[in-house]
Amino acid sequence: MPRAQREEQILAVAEAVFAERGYQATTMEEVADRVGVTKPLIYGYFGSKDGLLSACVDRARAQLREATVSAWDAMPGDAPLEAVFESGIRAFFDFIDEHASAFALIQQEGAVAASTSRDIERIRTQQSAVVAEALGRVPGLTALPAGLLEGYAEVVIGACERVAVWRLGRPEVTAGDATALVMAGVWHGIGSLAVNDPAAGEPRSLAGRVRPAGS
Amino acid sequence: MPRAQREEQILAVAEAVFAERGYQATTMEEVADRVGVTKPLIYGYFGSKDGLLSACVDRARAQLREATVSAWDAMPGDAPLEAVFESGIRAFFDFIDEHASAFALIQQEGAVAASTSRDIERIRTQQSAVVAEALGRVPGLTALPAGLLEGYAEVVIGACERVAVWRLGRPEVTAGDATALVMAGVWHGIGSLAVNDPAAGEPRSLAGRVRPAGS
DNA sequence: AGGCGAACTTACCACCGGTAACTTACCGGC
DNA sequence: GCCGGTAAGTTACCGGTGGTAAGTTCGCCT
Repeated sequence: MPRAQREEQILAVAEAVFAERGYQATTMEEVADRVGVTKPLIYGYFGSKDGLLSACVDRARAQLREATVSAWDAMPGDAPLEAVFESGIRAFFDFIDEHASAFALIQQEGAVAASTSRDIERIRTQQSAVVAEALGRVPGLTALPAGLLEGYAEVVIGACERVAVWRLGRPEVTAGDATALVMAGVWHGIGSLAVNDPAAGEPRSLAGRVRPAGS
Repeated sequence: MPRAQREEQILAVAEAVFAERGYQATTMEEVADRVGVTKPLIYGYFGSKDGLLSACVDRARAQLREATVSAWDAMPGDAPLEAVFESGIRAFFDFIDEHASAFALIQQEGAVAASTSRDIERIRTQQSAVVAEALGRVPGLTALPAGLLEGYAEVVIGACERVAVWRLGRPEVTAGDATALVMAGVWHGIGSLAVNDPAAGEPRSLAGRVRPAGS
């Protein structure tokens, strides 16, 4: 089998095993067995266990970037900012639903050596850059320095990631619910919910859009 | 040396080593050597490498909870909600500045087996509960179901944690800057920045409060 | 043909998490 | 005072896993 094809096959298997067992509990032997080859071949291609995870992460990163950016690009140019923003967040949650094992890789961060950890961190800085760019086009934010936009972007992806993890144990929370939650939190702001007395109207009409966990 | 004292000593050393090297690269031998004992003693006390990390995390969790809750309790009862909220977030960032190695433990999450991972996850659910309780007292949010409050809490914690990690590589961003950033993001909402034309006044007066990364 | 490189394997090492068995020292009761 | 039990701590070891060296097969190009 040619190298490129074998590499792709190994990556697919490795992603599944890493997601299933976690980094530490994954043995190179198991990955090799599932692929149908032996350990040294994988070492020849990826160098080390860390290198294998790193390659998996690279693949997942490319996929995630493609998913969110294309969702964002698909919006018509005259769409309201809020809708554009929401579509990107929605794409993030949809991606996780469809690529659960890819998302699981991100949670393996602390497991690996510093070099690979930085690799995983790049998945976030990449998303951060995408979000920061989107924010930079928002009127009222164009004037803000890049460093500050970066900070806002971190807030957004932090919220997204945490909600995504939270959702793992709550199948009743749909991708739409999660999107509404993040939008309510970081776009409208929690404070804006507070100042609106619910007796004076739905606070941003969120209560009906996100189902509580217990129901 | 009595057990309790030895355990405390081991935990302090282990926290430092885990933070310094990461979970995987930390060997029980090194922890034992630095303490001045031998491996089996640590196994007798903590059971396993996972158990040792788990104990470290428990300690860090208790400290973090104490820091944030006490900051929150210290606010006078008639303080504005925004200020109460801000004080808790500020306490979080201050805690991380003072206990960098404790915070580093949280990032080791994926490194360990599922059982210990759940232990680390508890650090977040604990903070989530604190934040959710605070949110529950906010007028306009009291009526929301508990599951939804939880979701908001996740948004807040996710934003805080991500900004905290982001800050690790940016010493010029102070704890106050980080607090302002999170408050602007999740309390006021990014959308509220967008609708305010900067020419018509400072958007929430944030630009002057948070310094850009490059300056 | 022949050889040359890529794909792949067998056999092995070193290190580290974890354990069994033993030694030492303290402490309470007669 | 001495003696039994328990807690603190050690030496010596095992097994598994990441990682490697050397060899083998196979296809392809001249």
